Amino acid sequence: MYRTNTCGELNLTHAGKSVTLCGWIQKSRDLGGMTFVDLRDRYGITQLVFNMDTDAGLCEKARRLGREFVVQATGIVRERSNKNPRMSTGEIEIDVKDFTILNKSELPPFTIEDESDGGEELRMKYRYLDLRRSPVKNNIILRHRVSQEVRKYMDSIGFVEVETPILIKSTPEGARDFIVPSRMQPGTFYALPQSPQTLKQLLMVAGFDRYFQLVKCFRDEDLRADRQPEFTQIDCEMSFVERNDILETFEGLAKFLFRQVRGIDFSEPFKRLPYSEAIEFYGSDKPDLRFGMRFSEITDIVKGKNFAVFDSAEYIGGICASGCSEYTRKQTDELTEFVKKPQTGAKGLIYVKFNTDGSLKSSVDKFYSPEDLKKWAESMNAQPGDLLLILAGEKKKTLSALSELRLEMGNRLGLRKKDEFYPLWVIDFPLLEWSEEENRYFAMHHPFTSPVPEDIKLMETDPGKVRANAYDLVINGVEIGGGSIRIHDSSVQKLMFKVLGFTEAEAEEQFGFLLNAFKYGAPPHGGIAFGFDRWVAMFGGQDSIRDFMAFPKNNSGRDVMLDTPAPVKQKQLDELMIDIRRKK
RNA sequence: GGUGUGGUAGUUCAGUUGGUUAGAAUAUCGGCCUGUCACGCCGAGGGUCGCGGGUUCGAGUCCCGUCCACACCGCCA
Repeated sequence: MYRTNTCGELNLTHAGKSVTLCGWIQKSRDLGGMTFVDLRDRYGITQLVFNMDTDAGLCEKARRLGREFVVQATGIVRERSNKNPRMSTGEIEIDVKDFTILNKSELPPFTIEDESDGGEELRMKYRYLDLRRSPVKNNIILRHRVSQEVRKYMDSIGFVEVETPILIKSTPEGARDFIVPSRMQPGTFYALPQSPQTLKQLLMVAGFDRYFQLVKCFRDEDLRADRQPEFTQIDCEMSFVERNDILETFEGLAKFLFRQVRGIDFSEPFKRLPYSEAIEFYGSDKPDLRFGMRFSEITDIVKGKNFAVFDSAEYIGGICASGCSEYTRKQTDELTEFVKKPQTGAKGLIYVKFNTDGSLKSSVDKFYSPEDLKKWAESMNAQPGDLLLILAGEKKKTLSALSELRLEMGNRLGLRKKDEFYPLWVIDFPLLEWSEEENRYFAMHHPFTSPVPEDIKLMETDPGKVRANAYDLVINGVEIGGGSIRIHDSSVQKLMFKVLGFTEAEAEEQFGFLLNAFKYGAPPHGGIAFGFDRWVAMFGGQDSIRDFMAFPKNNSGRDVMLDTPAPVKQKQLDELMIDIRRKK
């Protein structure tokens, strides 16, 4: 037996007991006459003591222990004379009688401490060392906790976890697929699932009326802090349900997870915000509602005063930043610069300071009288002491720029608090999205999303207006999950393919397996999928999902630890009958 | 594909207008130290300034190119 206890569990109740611990050397402090060594494992840190008076030979040996050596130490648990209240094991120490070096270690390239001196790239290259650090280790354990709670809850309400294949078929719509060449049928390819969408619908046809799966999904698109090429979904589907059944079921899951993982109870039902209102008032289909600053449109009341920017604008609107009327020139300049960044995309920023004495000062005083500005302030519900920030231009672009500005102000004013959560459902998404590039409609969600029944009649006359029976779960401005009621009526599905510009033959070729299955008694069904990594990162209070995955990839999709993607042997290519075009 | 920021000691960073031998902290190594826990004190070693080219008497610093990392836009049904 290697050990009797872990490095995180001993306390005063164990005093006098003989124990054997195993772990890594965190750090040692050599005081001359005595040496303290911190021994670390997954569970914590326990202090080992060596004394020259007691056993000079052992103490000398302990002095030569280097960082991250793996050690097995036997000794007596003893109450400390100097206790350390910051450690859970701070009341005791081990008076070591003997120890063995199980393995030596080279000096690690960065310090294995909570506040490491290592940069991100280095930590990723030596991820197995990074994972020894508490912050990262705890994230991985949090992830485990959440996945266990998900399974517990889903099982408790009768969902069956079914594994679906990873080698499936490429589909043209949606994200770019990762593809895998077939050796047995050279020239043909599998695709890795972007999501098990069609497979879970087939499970509904099969009668598994409540399915879920914690499943890896793959998308070959550019990465972000919250986007990895392979990620995990909580994928769910139900039969004989309407939208409300789905929202209530998974609101239940969300509330359960918040309670179990974060100890937060949501007694009220989640807000349900139509997509059109989300865009109109927050400029985003995933608004962060931890704070207000709803948009006010003032297009109608500001025109006709010879201010060309406003007179020519399709939309003029703004937000009211409470208590910011004292902003300096420097601060308003910073905001102007912010909105003019190409990523934000506004041409400029107009501001009105509603001073605490009731006077108004704006960046467009040349064109507008104090009475005019007063009208704006009233229409935007401003109080003395507030700052109005106004953007103008083409409606779609302006709303999106205003959304960026709103989030920026939320950050500046500290309104986006880590420990606060505002979950909401965004509902009634448009079914279709017009693509300028390809000059046709695309399914906003996917081609199996059901339209809202009363909008079906618009499918052929005004497709852009058709609302989808789709919904997203949004928390703190992050899209945590999304789903829809699916089409199970073949005439509606045919209509959908027609609007998307698929011929019957194309639909048959790409989705024949699904359409065929639907001939054999497809139940009404719908579902949802959650971004598991994002949800865990949110519970952990971080924006980036990388530190909630054991071995994530970097910005360019590279695993710097495995050093991959990498070339393969010519023999492997030959077997697959693949020729690599040489880059010039 | 695009925009921005960065790349200097093992590591995290500073480096002024282009000018002497490129610094700090931390880590490491050596010495001292019997209650430390960010131990303390004394000392030492440690540099392809991402890479290539150019300007210049002289380049970490300026210019061009290139690679890499991070954040964002496009993209991500």
